[in-house]
Amino acid sequence: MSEKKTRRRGAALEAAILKVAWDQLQAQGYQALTIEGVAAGAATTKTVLYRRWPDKAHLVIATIRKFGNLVSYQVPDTGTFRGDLLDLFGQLASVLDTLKGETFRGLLSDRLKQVKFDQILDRLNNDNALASYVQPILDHAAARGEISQARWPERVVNLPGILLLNEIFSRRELTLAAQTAMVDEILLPVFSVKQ
Amino acid sequence: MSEKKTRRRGAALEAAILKVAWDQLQAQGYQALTIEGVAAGAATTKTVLYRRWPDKAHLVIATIRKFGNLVSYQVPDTGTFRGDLLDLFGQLASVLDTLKGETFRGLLSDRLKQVKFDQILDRLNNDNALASYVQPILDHAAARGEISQARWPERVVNLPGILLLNEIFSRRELTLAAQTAMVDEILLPVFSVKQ
DNA sequence: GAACATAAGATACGGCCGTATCTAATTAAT
DNA sequence: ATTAATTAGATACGGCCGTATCTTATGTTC
Repeated sequence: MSEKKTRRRGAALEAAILKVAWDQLQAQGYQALTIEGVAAGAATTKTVLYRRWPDKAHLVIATIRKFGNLVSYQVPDTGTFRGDLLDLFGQLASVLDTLKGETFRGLLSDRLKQVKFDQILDRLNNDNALASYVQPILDHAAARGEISQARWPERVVNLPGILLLNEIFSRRELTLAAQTAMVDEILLPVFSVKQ
Repeated sequence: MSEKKTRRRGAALEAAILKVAWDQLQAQGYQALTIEGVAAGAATTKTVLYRRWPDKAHLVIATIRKFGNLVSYQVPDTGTFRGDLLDLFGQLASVLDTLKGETFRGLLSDRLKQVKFDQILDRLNNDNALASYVQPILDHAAARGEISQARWPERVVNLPGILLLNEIFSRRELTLAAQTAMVDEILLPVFSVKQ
């Protein structure tokens, strides 16, 4: 048996760590994943991890960014406002399927602890991610005349995201029935769309 | 100086612990409060605390139940649906003022971690607490003819609670402007109330 | 290729968690 | 009153966190 002599550095080391983190995330879920466990799995030490990520939440975010299929959002264009909203939720549901529901909840729970002075920052970063998905849909609907205007208050634009979060928390999944209910019972009325 | 010889038991001991927990919660906030710290402050050991509460979240809940003014909800009766909704949010805001915003967020964050099989249970307990506040308001509004019916889908009835949570998380507080916006921009449209 | 800078890796620390085990005090039962 | 059942209190453990310190390997630079 040969002793390892090469010492990984930089990007190569980081990639190896993230791979282990992703595997453990899939195998054990968010709660059970520990910094020390990932370090051990990657045959390094937690010192190395703490040099890169401040805590578990950030490590997992980096892992998901690398291995999750999160970046493939396509602006829906079904021809109707309702169809576009359903398509938006459908795409989000398929993303969440690649993660386990527990991962998303655990991650968000961890992050909630830290929202203090980064509130505004957090608001701008996270929420606008989803708001930026919603805005084009509103633009199209307004152009078609389905809704009265394209610009809506921040809370209204963020509403799909809020409903989504609630769904994940309380039900752990995002069923088709739930998607339809959210669109028909809440979103369409808020935008004053007659059904 | 006299050594303490009496050993507190049962309710007396529990009351002493909760008092210390409440003081530390006010002084340090949720994050900084620790089981060991409360035990030390109450001149006992964490074994005693763990016999009573499974974790920090439950200890704090018990503390708030005892010292917070949470139980004084009065069903609003302002004469209008809009007025009742605003009154509901107003009452909630005053409750949250007795807690620090951080306490509520920290507590909820901790609880989110544990929602697994107790999801349904959790749903019934927590959400229905707020839904039970909302339902009388809907009954009154329907009786006055302001809304078309008193029975609405679960998601709709829970919507005020969801909006409230989002407000606490993203803004740390519940301003009057936010309350008005939630009512006028979201809730009234959802219930199809013309403005 | 020698000297320097950088980053990995090893180790140890104090803090808190949650559990287990043992003792000693208090209360209740006979 | 003596005995039995509870429950408080003390102590110790392994686990993980996040930080600090030190050594050692790998580069980069001249």
